[in-house]
Amino acid sequence: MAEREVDRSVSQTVKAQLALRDQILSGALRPGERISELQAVETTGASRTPVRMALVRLEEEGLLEAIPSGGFMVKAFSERDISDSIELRGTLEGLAARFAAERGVSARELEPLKECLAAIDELLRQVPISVDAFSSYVTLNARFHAVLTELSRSPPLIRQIDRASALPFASPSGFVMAQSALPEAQQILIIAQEHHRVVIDAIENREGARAEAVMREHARLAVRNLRLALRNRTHLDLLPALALIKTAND
Amino acid sequence: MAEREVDRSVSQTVKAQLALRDQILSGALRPGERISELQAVETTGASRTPVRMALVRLEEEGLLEAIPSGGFMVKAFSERDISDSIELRGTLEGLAARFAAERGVSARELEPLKECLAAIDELLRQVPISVDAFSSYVTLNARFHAVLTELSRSPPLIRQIDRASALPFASPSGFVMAQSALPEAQQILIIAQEHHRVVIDAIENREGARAEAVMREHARLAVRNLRLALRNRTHLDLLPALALIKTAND
DNA sequence: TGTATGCGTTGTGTATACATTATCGCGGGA
DNA sequence: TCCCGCGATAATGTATACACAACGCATACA
Repeated sequence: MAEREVDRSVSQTVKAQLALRDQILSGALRPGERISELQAVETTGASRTPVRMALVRLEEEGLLEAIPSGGFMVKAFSERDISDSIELRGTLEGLAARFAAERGVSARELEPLKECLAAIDELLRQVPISVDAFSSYVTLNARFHAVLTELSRSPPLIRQIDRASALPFASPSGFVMAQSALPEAQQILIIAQEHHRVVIDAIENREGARAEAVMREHARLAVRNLRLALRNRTHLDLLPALALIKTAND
Repeated sequence: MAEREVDRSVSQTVKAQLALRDQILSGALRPGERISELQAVETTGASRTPVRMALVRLEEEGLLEAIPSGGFMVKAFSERDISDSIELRGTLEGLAARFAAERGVSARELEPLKECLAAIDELLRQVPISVDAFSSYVTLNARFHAVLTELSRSPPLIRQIDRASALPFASPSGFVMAQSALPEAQQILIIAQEHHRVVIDAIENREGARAEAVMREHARLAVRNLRLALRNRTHLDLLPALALIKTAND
């Protein structure tokens, strides 16, 4: 090989996958646009084999779509696709919460969840919330959802939730960021926090149905707020995944 | 290349993927066993590149697991994994039924569903059901579920349900076959048919909650019956996916 | 006899060359 | 002027060669 610089700390496949995902989410590649392998090879620095592996993985992730005649294109999503994805995720998380409640969770396992809760409470005490604090909130919120998912102790379900969150707008951080575009953002976050509190309580008391219901309600609220946020597109550039939304909605 | 025979009717990648999946489901490759690329190249007739693509796809499908040090192994499932997968699928189908009911379905779109229903009714009239008829039943039942899924009109949800059904024991045909191992199999199929009838009715009357509830109940029944079937492993060899079950359960 | 080290073999990760197919443009004919 | 067909070009699908890492075995030393 020529003077190609090879970073041996991570596999070329992973490097290419990360680089391509970044290009897609940053909007450098537009929805519907065909992805050229050759071009991807140049921009990622990997050779064709790992690039192809990365493309296959990104297709499975849902960010790319296979073109029947060959190759891949960036997937385009409608507003409906997005709200459905959020509701889908909420439904799966509801199942996770129910599993956690029914199967029982020790106080020790519940601890990380309560820590998240407390940390978020602390953040929300600021009015208005600072940019840094909001960034911490996004991380903490994602962590809360991830821990909750784990508590289901169901590998197939955890796997499926991870897959559902691959679509950036369906991830906890994704829709929090979208909601933050609304003027009443802080109010929304406080309500969300209330949901978090209820789900912990329901799990502690082994009330599966209640735990499930609140998570689904949580997602439905997120859907409503996302719709509102999409109406008045003021600060919506906060959401990087916006690049994936079809310009012409269905 | 040498005298390797190439079948140009389908892509090598797809051919390799099908061949490997077949090997896994038939039990030729045992759960936990490492899959050697070289060996896969020999048995599938494709070369390493398409074999590797197939392996990546099968990993995303959930049939394989990546080994940290490199390569893939056949994934092993516990009984819990299986029942969780079925319940997961039922939850997703419940959401699909609710979407269909809430979003409205024309009489014309409901037609294929009713045809499946009627055809299955016809089959179940036989007592006892013949082997051929049972085989038709499996096909029709899978079709019923697939059509119902489509009626949700939600591409993200449809995609997720497809992914959930990739695990053979979570597919409609998979758990029907498992249930058939029970002595009261025919009785079970009649109850399942009743569920089908109710979900159609609920969709027609736009009762989302009822449509969802019955699909979830449908899956819960399947879980119970699968558990029973796994207890008395009499005719369970009907289920090819059995090869994936861990011998040592957790 | 047990353990550690080194070498060999096997297998995956990567790169690239080759084959084949799709796409686009140009030219000729209706 | 429009449509059909053919050819060139570019991009994908496939095969294979090379590099490196991991595992195992054997041997030597404690």
